[in-house]
Amino acid sequence: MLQVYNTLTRTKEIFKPVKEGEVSIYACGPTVYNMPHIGNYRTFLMTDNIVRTLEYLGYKVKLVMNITDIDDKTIRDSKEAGMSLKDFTDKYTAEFFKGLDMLNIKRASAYPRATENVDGMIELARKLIEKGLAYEKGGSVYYRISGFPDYGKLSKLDFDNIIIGASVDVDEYDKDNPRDFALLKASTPEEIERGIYYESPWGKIRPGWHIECSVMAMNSFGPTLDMHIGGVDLIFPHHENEIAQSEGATGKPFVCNWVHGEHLIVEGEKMSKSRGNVFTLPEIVEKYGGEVVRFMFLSVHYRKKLDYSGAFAENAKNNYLKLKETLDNLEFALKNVEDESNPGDLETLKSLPELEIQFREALEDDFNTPKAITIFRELSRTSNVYLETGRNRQVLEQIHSLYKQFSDAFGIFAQVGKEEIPEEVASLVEEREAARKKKDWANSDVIRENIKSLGYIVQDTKEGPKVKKAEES
RNA sequence: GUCAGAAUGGCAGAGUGGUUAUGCUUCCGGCUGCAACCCGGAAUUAUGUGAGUUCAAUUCUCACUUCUGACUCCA
Repeated sequence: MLQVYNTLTRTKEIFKPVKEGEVSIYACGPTVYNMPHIGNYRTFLMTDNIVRTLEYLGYKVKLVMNITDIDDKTIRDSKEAGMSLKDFTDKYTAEFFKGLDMLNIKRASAYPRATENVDGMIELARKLIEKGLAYEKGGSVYYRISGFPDYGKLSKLDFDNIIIGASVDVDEYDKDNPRDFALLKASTPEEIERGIYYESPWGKIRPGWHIECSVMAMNSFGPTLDMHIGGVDLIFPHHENEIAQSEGATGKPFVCNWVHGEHLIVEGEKMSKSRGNVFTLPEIVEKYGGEVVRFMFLSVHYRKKLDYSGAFAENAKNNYLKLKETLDNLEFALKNVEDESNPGDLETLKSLPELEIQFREALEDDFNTPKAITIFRELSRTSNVYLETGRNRQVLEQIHSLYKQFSDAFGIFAQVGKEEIPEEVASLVEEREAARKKKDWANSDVIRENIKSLGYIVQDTKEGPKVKKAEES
């Protein structure tokens, strides 16, 4: 039984989609104005893990992730870069997708853009004005918070006691209440000059930030969706405002389950430009490999802070390699096994269903990937112990099949067993085998070094030499 | 300042009102021609501090300390 922590209630709840067997998920995607950093990708990866887990549990999942391609920052920075808004955001949208591929993140069902949904936003704004929940002032449309009594239910903020941000935008000067937020912003002369504006009943406008998500989520799924995912920093104001917009307009619950991922910090500190500790994904993927980064992120529960550091990454890498080695060894054994059966071997099979259950239960416990990894390790050890002695094909196949099942659920080891050994290396290995047969250890060791210098490692096993690509470290 | 979350060995990280898992790291042993891989064993002052509830607290409660975050763009 799947249980998921819901920010709305601050408890784990039994997960039940509106439509049996199908799950609708909306996730807040990137604002495409610069290279996303590894913290952004932690959240995207968490979303991917949730999708994969739900699929592993048998649900049909539809994920929609928006791309914010018009807002203050994209407008500002595209100008600075001397590019049109579209060229500028296209560039960083491409970077965003490249990063997803680096981490083997599955594509969502759709990636709607804010700029493609302005009509819907105007429509929603009109509806909210009709209901008295929004008003026009100075060509902008604002949401009237006082008209929505539930405001604050997600963030649980006490609005009487918190300090209103010191920096109040000039264009917010006109609002009825300083906490009211913009749905649509009146275009500035500069924006109009650059062609960044949309016609509306209130004149030329461009979208505010929060309204796009309400529109795209409801366009995709109707008034109520099962799950909405984002980083913890979005709880307020972004998601609070989404609730106000959506539920204000429809009168129906917007999201059943709010899921928020904790932040990634670096050596105990927030990643920030001023501290100079911002890492982009390509930087660390180049260093450790995409799957290691993926594994590293999955080794910490999504609701816990992940404290990134070099030592942490190395640790994750060792853990990852250990699990990978087992799969390598399993596949090697499978290739070389003879079909002789030892009835006693079948004992090992009995432990597999139990591991499968434990693995599933770990994931069902609020997507507890660290716990699931522990079960994965148990399977690894079971497998290694078996490989010490046993070679029953049926047993090997069943272990392998479960191993792949776990790997796929995590989205790792997709390439294991698929790498080609270069001709040159293969012939050296043969040469070395010949030397070993003659017990010419000196020569055999020299050849092993040669192979190593080509970037490959040879291991001697009962079934003969096993060659694999060396991990650079 | 208000609010929220967190604190477990050298590192990472789970669970649990009743000998703290698991992995990495380190050491020893086995396997091996030697390695590598793997297996077995061991180690390390481990549950932030102080109270309370309890027969029993790492787990529940309270306070404190520290960290992180939200309140302003932010995954």
